[in-house]
Amino acid sequence: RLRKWQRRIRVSNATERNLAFALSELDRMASALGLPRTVRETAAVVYRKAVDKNLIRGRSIEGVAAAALYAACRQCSVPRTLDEIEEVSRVSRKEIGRTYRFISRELALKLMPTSPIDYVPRFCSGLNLKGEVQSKSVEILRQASEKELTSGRGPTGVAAAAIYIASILCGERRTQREVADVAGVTEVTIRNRYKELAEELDIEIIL
Amino acid sequence: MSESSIKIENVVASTKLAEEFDLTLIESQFEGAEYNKQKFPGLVYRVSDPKAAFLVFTSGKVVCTGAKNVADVHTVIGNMAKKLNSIGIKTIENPQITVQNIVASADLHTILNLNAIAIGLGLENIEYEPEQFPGLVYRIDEPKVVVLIFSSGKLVVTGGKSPEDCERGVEVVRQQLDNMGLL
DNA sequence: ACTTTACTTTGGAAAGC
DNA sequence: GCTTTAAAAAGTAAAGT
Repeated sequence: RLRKWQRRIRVSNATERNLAFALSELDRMASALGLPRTVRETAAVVYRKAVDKNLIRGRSIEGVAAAALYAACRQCSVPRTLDEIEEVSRVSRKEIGRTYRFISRELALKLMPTSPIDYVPRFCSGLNLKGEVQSKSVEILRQASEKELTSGRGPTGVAAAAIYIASILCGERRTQREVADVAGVTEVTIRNRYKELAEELDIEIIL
Repeated sequence: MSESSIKIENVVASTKLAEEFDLTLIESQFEGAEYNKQKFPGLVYRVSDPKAAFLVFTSGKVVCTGAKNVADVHTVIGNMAKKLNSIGIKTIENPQITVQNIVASADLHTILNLNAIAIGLGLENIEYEPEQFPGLVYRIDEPKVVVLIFSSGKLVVTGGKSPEDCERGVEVVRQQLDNMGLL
């Protein structure tokens, strides 16, 4: 009986220790990414659900924590790319993506693919662009979506192109390099996307 | 009726041509053969009549990939057996050839809204992460194949054991999209 | 800017780490 | 899980001209 009692304490300690480690990892990564408390709490909820369903078996705590944070950002509509999560975690992008798919399926998170619109506020503030430009960007993205110009394209690239166009239309032009840097895509991608958007949405860009 | 106009792009098959092989010997006799035991346990050998690539193992088992037809698979494996015989290696007479996987492409000839398809097919049944890959991944149970759906309307079907599996897979997708009014 | 090469995803077998 | 093979889809990326 005593053995069983001690074992329970040991298991309990290990479980609590692992949970504490996971939560500290979530906090560390969230801080590094400057994420608000709500996102950290959401990530903690996702992680705890994963623990309750024994989804950690065969997976690293760091990996599940990173995947939980990635999922939480999307649930809260403040998405971070897998590359950004990878930068603050100790796990590879491949592992994070793999773990994300797993917990997303097992916990039935049913998340829609990231919308380019959700990247607009963050990218615009990173470029010191006002609300007017943000609104214009969102308007462009809604039109782009209606005209089927976003399926299969990277959300960050499409968002970057819309912001690039909006900044010009609003008289607060940002260069492709500046937009590319905050969006984490190349100038070539911005160029390809903005040309397609300008042409299909009949937007005149005067440089 | 439903000639999906599937184009087979690659056929993967396996078979056993002998009880064992001396891969070092084959490497020295076959022009272009690559064999690095520490890198990979199989010997790599490419042929070009019907184009294909072989992975030959010491167990006598062989994997054939890259063929464009199921018939070509039998042809190139037959040629491979003859080449082995020509350097003094005996092979099993009528090797049992198993097609393990077929990759095919198709086209629905319509621009598709992948977000709508994701919802229509059910988020729990698909995988669509445009940040990582432009195609929507749809796994079908019957036939057991995986279909990659692109916004261009082009498809890639893989996992099938026969050309019929691939064609049926395309039909299942076509019909489901049609029923949802997404075609 | 344009071209070329290359990596992302899917599936399966092989022998071994 | 990884390693190696082949091939398509479309997007993105990097390197060389």
